[in-house]
Amino acid sequence: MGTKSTVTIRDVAADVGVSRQTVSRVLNKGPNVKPAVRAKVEASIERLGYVPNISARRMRGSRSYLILAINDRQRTYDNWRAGRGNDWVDQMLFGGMTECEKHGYHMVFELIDTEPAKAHAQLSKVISELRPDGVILTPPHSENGDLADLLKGQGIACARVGRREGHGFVDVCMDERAAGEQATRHLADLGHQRIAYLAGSSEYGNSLMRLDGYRAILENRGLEQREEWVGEGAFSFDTASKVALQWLKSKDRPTAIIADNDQMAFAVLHTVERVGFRIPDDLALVSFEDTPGVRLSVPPMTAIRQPTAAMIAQACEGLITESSGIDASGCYEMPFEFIERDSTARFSQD
Amino acid sequence: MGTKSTVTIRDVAADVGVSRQTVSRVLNKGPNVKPAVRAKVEASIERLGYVPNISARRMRGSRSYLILAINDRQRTYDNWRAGRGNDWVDQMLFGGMTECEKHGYHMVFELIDTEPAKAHAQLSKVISELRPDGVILTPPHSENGDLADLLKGQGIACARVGRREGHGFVDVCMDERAAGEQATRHLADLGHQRIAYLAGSSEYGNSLMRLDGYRAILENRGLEQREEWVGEGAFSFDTASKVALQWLKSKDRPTAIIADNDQMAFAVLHTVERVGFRIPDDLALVSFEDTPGVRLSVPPMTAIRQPTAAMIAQACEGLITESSGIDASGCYEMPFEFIERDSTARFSQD
DNA sequence: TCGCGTTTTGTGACCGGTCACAAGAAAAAA
DNA sequence: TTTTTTCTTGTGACCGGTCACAAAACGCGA
Repeated sequence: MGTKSTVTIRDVAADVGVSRQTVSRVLNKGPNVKPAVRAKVEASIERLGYVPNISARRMRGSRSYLILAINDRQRTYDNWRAGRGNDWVDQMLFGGMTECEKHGYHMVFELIDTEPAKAHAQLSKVISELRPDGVILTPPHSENGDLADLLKGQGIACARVGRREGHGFVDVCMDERAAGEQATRHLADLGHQRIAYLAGSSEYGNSLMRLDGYRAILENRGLEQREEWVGEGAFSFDTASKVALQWLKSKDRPTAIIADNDQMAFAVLHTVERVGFRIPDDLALVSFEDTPGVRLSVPPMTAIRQPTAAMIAQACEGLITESSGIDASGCYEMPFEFIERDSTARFSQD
Repeated sequence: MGTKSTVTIRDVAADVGVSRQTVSRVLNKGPNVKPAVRAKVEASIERLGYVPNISARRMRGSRSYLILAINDRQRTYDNWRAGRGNDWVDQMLFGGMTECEKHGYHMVFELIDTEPAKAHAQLSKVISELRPDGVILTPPHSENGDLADLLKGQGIACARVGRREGHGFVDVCMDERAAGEQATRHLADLGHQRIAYLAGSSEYGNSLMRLDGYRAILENRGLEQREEWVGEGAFSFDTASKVALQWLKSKDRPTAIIADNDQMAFAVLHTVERVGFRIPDDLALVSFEDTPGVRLSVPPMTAIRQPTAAMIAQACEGLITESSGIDASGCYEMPFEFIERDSTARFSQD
């Protein structure tokens, strides 16, 4: 069907014998069009292979059919250089595109700097250039209030991943506390009595919520809580390795460890190997995130799986709804998955 | 600097006391503008915080400042669902955006179906909507000649990742044969005499080139070549596991294995564990790709690292060059890296 | 039948840039 | 000095849609 050149709305209008505006109304599912006319227009669109030009639509019109996905440059760089085993962008692409396609939207990925002043300037520039209907801010930018305000000031809908206020924004998150509980409960159910928690950072809200969940279960089951069994691993391999080594060498060592992210879980894995222990026999291990490497590790790890794709899909849906004039702000809590693999087993006394 | 509303080219023109067209010429670095005028316009742009509206530019103008990155839906889905440990998109984002930013371009990621007819229709639709300056086709779509022709027919520049013809297209690839040689040479240098090659698929050109490299080195070093030491793993975990198991149980078993992708390398890793051998003592292992999981495996794997980010950056550069009217077609071969980690060691006779 | 409200359709202007072409200014040639 | 050429600048139309508003067609009660 080699469409000769570009088919425009005027071609369709001429073909059917109606005005441009009528065709436009059909395209936008406007209300006041006779069913018979609508059908004829739709048939013509189909036959001529007409596709609306997104740029033209945005010129006079208000919608741009574009959603901006903002990623952190540093994190992307790190993933690129050091190979953190993060599949965040993959997840975004899958979750976001699937949703966007349904509504005729497209996703533009942008990288902006972590440093707040730079981030502000870069975001400001890109929204002027592209004028998207909505912007998704991912961590750490979702924590940056200035960026959200900038968008709000420009009348651009904004979704934040990993936040939970939801006042005027589309916030998507998961129930971190429940995830902390789930991981701990799983280990308690397996008979573990000495469960350690390798936290990320005490400045990171989500980290604290998980820790709350962990403590709640210990409390609830009457398990021993020791100050030194909550370590801070700074989300880093090296720091986590040190903490893990200390635990493993102590007498009365923990028989299970929950790691706040995969990076630290791998640190534990390597430390265990170094000390000559085996997982899950000598130590049970649960990780958060469930990025790809986790499933291929030896042994594959039991993990909380963050619903990244679902969160982004939800963010897109919210933004698209907002851009059609309906308020969709609020906090959307997406369900996580708990995936039991081979790094956890029933605790045996021997 | 709360820019009140939208600053347009007319505002700048009025501010400087010059016509729109002159401002436009400055923006596009057109030739015939007096230096003094140019400086004044540039100062005004800076002061007013003017940013050109990409959509408006594309309406009458010819350039869109948009590059489309086409990804395979199935592969993205698989990565999402099964967690293949692929960081392809991450790499694309990093490599592509870095290059695009330099030239004021943006990247739009799209997912299209693997099935050729669907892929054609979907690509056709998206280029009509977005009218990008260039499109990057990634595997498997880079192998689909119809898609490239469709783009060519519409006058849209096209870059293909993993192809090497370069006739009218910007093809980017790496030297697969040299990579195959490198991996094999490394093992030979370590004293291995029985080196097996776990190939992906004999229908995949790049796979064959690596295999050529492997054979060339064996030949060159006078090492034994056995038919059964070249296995076909279909790029899949399960198939590769079977092949690996057979090799490991055979007497005169290979002492080193080269796996055509990470997925299969992991299969070998798991099989070795199952059989009770150890890497690298009982078997040396080299993988291609070097996706993130590989660096965190126990032990971390020696691998050929595909220059994904560099290839995408090169693709972007080529497309942007083309869109400014200069022919940039041809085949660009990007250098790969060889990263020695702990899965390979000197062969010991005992 | 007429009048009035509602639904359906059409018209011209417009969004913010760039293109084609024309006109004015400056430099080179006669 | 005049003419020709080249450089610089400006003007109106235009890209392909949508908005605001006007006009026409329809429905229905009086």
